[in-house]
Amino acid sequence: MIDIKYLREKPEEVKAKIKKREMDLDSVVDEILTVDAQKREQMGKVEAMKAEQNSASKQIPQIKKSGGDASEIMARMKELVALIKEGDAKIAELDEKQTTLLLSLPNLPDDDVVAGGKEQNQEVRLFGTKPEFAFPIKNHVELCENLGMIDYQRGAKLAGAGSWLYRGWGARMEWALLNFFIDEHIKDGFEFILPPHMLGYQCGYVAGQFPKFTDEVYRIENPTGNDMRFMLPTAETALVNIHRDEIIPIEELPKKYIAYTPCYRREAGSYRSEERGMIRGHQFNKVEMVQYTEDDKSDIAFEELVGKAERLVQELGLHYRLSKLAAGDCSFSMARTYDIEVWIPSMEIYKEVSSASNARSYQARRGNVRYRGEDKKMHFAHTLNASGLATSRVIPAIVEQYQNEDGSVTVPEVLRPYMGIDVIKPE
RNA sequence: GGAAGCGUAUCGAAGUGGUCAUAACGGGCCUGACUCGAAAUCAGGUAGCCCGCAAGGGCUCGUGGGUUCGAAUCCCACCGCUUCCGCCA
Repeated sequence: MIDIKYLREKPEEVKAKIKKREMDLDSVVDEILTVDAQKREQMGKVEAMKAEQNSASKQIPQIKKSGGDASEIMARMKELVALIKEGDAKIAELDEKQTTLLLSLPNLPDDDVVAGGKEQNQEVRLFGTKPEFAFPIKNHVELCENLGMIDYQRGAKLAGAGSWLYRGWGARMEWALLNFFIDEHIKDGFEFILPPHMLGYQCGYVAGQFPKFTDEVYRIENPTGNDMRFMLPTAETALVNIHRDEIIPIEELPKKYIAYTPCYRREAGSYRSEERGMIRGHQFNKVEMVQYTEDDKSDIAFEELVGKAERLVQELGLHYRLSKLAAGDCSFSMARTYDIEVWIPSMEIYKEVSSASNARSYQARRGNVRYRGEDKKMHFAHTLNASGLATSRVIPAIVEQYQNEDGSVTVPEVLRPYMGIDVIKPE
């Protein structure tokens, strides 16, 4: 949620920033301003009546105590009650309208984020080089099936298209990656969290998934109640809600969390056919990092998160590209996003394994996460998140980049202590 | 799943229909005094949000409704927590 005060003061700036995302929401901004003015006018009227009501209500017991007749003032009170009720209803209606409109606005991109869509993304740096192979390469689906690492057929049997089974060395590698990531993060002083996977509506609201992107998550309906839960699409949704409605003591900032969870996504309408194997599925494992920071220190945290995610990919020895996303390609809730994209040889394409973003105060406003600053005033915290990392994209990259002519896959050095083997060979 | 109880500031807790909700009382924390310093003691201070240029005003006793001129207080629903019983990884 963007700051209504900022929108009120600089509506043209808000409009221009949203345009960088290739969205034209001028009419929404204008409507917010209209509703805002109406609401404030109405509030002025109603609050004056409430003031009268309050003072009258104090007079009644005094009059009664001194034996006087309070019937006249009580009649006026009755009148006021009706008027106030009516006025309050109007305010509530305007407020709801305004909130709905405000929620439909995306976060404003940072000034240095370029305008435009995906095609305007900028490469920040490359790590390593594209591996060269002196033999015809296999894609990760073929490699994983041959090595008995992934069972796509039975995954689909169990849960439909977009689901797979890790087995044998596949399961071992998956587990090794997760442990490797978690160990690295713990070394860096992040607190390890295992959150619930079924979350309440409010979590999705704060993270920015709801009300706009309700279709992208799996909802859980309780047959005997009307409470809605949903399967988290990323651990960020949980982590960003830990301090909802809290005032975090400033000395505890920055808060650094990591969580491991599977991520559950409907991927409705995705072009699955182009993305074979485990590139896009309904469930994938990810270790997620989240930081809460003071509002003038989130840039430092952002650099830290990007650096950490990069380091993991580097330690795995994978060729990747770091991209700074253009405004239109940043997530709805984010002011800036950098993607780490790993090279998938068979697709000849870089695929995202980590996305690091700074939401600034956008999520904290929705979740009312604050701290008292050095200036003794209340500030909204900043929230940032980065994957560290998503394994379902890492395994294809590993097996493809580390494949050998005989169909075996060399295990990246950092994973060997976790797996206890150097090369995964066909049976 | 059954039964009972509870939800008031930073914490504990009083208030059970009005005229002490910034809110009794106690603890914590901050400032000052005393002290070489500390402890103890004493004095003072310790919400957030919204409207308004300001003066000032409004809102918040878990949440939402209702009764009433007036609700922390009475009624209803919901949410959360605790305890006991049952079931259980």
